[in-house]
Amino acid sequence: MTAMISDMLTITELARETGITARAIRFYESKGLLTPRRAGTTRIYTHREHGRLQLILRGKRLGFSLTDIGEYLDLYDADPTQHDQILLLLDKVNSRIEELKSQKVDLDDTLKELTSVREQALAAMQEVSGQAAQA
Amino acid sequence: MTAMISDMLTITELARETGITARAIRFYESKGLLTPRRAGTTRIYTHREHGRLQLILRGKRLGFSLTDIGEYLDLYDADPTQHDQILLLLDKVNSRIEELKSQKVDLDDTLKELTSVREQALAAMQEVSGQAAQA
DNA sequence: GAGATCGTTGACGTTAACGTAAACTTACTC
DNA sequence: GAGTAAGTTTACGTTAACGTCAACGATCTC
Repeated sequence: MTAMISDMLTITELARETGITARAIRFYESKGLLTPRRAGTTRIYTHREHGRLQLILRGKRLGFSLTDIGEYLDLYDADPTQHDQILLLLDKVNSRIEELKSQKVDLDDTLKELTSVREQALAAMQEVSGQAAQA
Repeated sequence: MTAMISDMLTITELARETGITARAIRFYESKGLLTPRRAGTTRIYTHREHGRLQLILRGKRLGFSLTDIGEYLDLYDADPTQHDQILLLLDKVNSRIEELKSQKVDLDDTLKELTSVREQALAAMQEVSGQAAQA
């Protein structure tokens, strides 16, 4: 099955490009995170879905649940002409920014500690043997 | 049950201080992440376990599995006098540092995007109404 | 000394996030 | 037109990370 327009992908192609399984992609759709068009019964993925999937995967790498990620994706689709919608959007965005900021603190702390552990290990290497160890 | 030495906590006290349930604490122990001493059959938590638990919770906030966190905790306990141990330790520390660094990239990207979404929402607010919106 | 309050150990239940297998169309190929 | 390759749905299985419940022992309290 060759793509007629370069932008259109089948599910296995999308799976290969993103490094996840077709099953996972269908699962994300069942959770409402993806809404591909159909050619008959076959799912068609375009640039939009591909980008969305990247956001989903990044959200997962950051440790968010699929439910969280769903709300996160909604932030991009919110109607910016509705006054109330914007207020709700701002609220969600702000709280998620706070989440990420505190996560960043955790991350920096952990990085510092691990760097310290590494330095101590390197120092111990120097003491035990005369050989130089490369990090 | 009052603590004789200020450093010693019972499981419910530790649970209260950390904001998780006693069940979760026992579960972490069953996974080998905690090894409290016993007063008869009752678990006794000291400063060491308390610190370990904090590391566990931080690992969870960063999206790591308990298995990952277990390996992470081992980094602190590795025997620094054994040459081979140190090499193994360095290897683990380095790979985990790489993990965290790429996670940091994800995090920064997401923060930037959300900030942009927020600015657009604020701009839309300005357009729709004459009122000023505060972030 | 009967109850209430922690603590314990099983054991089973639950939710999230898929994996895996079965049974079936559709499309191409030889 | 029989095979096969890629897609589909439906359904049950699995793992991680606990929650929940039952049954029990030790302590304190009135």
